[in-house]
Amino acid sequence: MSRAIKKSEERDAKPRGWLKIGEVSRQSGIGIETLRFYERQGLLGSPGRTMSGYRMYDADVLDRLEFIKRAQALGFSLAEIARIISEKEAGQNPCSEVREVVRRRLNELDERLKQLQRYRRELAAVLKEWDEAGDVEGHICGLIEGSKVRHSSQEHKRFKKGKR
Amino acid sequence: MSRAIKKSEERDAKPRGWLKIGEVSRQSGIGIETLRFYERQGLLGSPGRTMSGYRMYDADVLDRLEFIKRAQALGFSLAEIARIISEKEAGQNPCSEVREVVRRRLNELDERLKQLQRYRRELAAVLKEWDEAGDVEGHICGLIEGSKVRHSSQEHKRFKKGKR
DNA sequence: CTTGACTCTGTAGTCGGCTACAGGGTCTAT
DNA sequence: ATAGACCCTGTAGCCGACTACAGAGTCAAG
Repeated sequence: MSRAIKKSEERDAKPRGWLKIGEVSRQSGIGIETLRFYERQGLLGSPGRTMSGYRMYDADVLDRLEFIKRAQALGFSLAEIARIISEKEAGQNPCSEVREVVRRRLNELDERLKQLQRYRRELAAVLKEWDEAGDVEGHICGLIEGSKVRHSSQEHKRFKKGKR
Repeated sequence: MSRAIKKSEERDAKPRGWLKIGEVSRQSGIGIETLRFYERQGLLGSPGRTMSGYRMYDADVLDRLEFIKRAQALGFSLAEIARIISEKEAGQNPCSEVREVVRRRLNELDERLKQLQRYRRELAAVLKEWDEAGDVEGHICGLIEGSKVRHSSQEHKRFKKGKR
């Protein structure tokens, strides 16, 4: 997976192992705009700069990006990832926090699955009911107006905390 | 369109079934701002106006709002609801369209449930693995860095069509 | 006449995670 | 010298369904 190092890069700024943003993007599969966005979100710290202002990344940024991808895959938000990284950089071990987040996600997910399954049953029931009914006249569509669906079904949406 | 409504709307309003927006909001449980938003989205048509510009709704707007709530509970987007309403107003019967949307929702939902269940299994497996591991050192948190989670788990997010 | 409840329009903010410019500057190969 | 690839900052847009003003006008009661 090692790329050919052009001599231009060898003599630029620092010795090898320093990557410009485009190279980081290629190697990580994460878009340039996204990398800059992550930086603004506090996920990448402040990379070094050449004299002309170009970002020069140490190769270990790739590990960091890999970490971010994995954490995202586990359901971590960027804000959570940022917190974990900054804890680590403050010298703490973030593992218990990490465990906590995943545990919380799992509980939320179970809750969510229950809601969606309830919702699925309702949808399926409604469809079955409709298949036996044919078109029903109404103000707009009698099928909807007459269906037994509960308003509480709104639950199938945003189950984040707060609001309403 | 609507007859001129002069002073003493209050007395007109109640017996004749004309409602100001605040009254509609109270009776439907939908916020005033949201009612105006729905109007902009083409869900409510253009209500009559008093000479001073106040919206005056016919009582049947409440049925319309009830319809919107039910349709939302069934998973319809506001755009879909708007289309269905305009079809009806163009003289067509939107019921088959309605059936189609629900059928589509159900299929999407099944797909989604599969993804989330896969994701749930992964999360649970990861957590179990971690409980046996204790804290693991790493660049940030070895638990994440060493976990067997697949990047494809990103699937648990946005399953809308298109992109990426 | 004043108060206070109500309404109007128009615009912008929210949430998350990007993505897309515009309008520059820098670097490298020919 | 110049083309073209690359990089910079800063800002705005996207998705959906709201929600929140600001600043102005309206209306009935006391």
